[in-house]
Amino acid sequence: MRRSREEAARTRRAAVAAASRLFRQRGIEAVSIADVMAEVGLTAGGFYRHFESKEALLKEACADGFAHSGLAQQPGNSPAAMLRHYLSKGHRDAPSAGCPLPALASEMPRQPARIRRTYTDGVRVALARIGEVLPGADAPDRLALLSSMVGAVALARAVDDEELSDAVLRETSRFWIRALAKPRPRRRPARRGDRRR
Amino acid sequence: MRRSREEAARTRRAAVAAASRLFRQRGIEAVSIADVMAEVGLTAGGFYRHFESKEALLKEACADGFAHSGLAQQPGNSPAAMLRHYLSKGHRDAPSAGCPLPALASEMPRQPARIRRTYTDGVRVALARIGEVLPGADAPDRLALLSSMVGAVALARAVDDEELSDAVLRETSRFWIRALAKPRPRRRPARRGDRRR
DNA sequence: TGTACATCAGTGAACGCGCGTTCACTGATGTAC
DNA sequence: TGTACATCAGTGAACGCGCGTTCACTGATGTAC
Repeated sequence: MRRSREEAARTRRAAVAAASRLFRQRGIEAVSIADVMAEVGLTAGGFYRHFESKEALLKEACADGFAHSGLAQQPGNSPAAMLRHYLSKGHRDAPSAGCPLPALASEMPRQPARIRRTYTDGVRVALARIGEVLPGADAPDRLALLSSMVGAVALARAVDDEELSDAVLRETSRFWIRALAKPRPRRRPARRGDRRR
Repeated sequence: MRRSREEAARTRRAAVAAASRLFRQRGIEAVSIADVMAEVGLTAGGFYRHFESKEALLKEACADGFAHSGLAQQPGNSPAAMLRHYLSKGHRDAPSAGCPLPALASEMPRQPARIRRTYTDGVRVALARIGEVLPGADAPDRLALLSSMVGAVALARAVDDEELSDAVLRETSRFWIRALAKPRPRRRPARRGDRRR
């Protein structure tokens, strides 16, 4: 039953990818190792040839989610395009391929330290990506925008009423497109050199 | 071992309150019936004298959370006070006494229909409360504001870095206090009668 | 290049555990007279 | 008001189940010669 090295490496990568999808779709606590291995076409016993524990898999799966989905992979460079994509019905309806931030937020406070650290790194990556798309926005505004995007997707998914869910996405998107289009007043008399531009 | 009617009613109320707290603190899936009953000082077996199932308890606990915490119980009537309270470190650090919206958001998509309906009602109550505090804001802006508040609290709790967590709360609050203070332009030429005022 | 052996990816049964739920039982409370 | 009986809130053991993890085993792959 031994497999070649490449096959084994493929198994490992497939398990991480499957876990990453399943965790976002069903939540961390609701996904079993047997579920993940079944997705790869194997039985649960073989799991421990590749990972030390479920927690070790989760850490990799979480990092993988941030690397391959969410804001880091956002296409386009305009703020409006970013908002429309992130706050789309497609993103809402496909959590397993979407940003891990809204999918895992509520569960994070109860996760072990290294999982939370991975998530926190994901927040920083998202803020950096917002900074690239919106070079005019200062750090505080990026935080407010990210909170809004994450909250809107989480609420839109949570809610049972499709009309309300659609409205949350649509109106959050509209609010920010207008807010970012308007010239923003300086928050207070700049002291040691205003931000560039 | 039989208890008086008042005692039994007190047990039931205490179980709902304990479940409401525990669900927000640890998440729905991670709270067992034995945990809830232990909180009340009883054993798990007696649970079924009061509730049909764990799901029935959850529904009541969820409704109780919305009735007794969160935006519905927000003190004060100024937008700034509401934001400062909701986006405070105290609220972030005491999820068991706080708003159920950020605490349960990520888990809701996987809950049974009547639980999601209860949560959706909670969203509507929150929007109505925002409407009371901000009679000038139209429905779309209320949705954007609620998304932002929920997202900020969820992210602030999820993140492992206290400085970043504090910044999420502080800057989201500042952003909205400023945004709501500014006169807002009409979204487009009003057609069949603009909104009141 | 060919053979002999060691390695190890994956299997499937087993483990101890905690879960939601059921149930026979207990004994104080509530009710009928 | 007092007695006899029915009710039922709570107990604690038991159930079947799925979980994470372990382990003896299999047999193709990798390696040493």
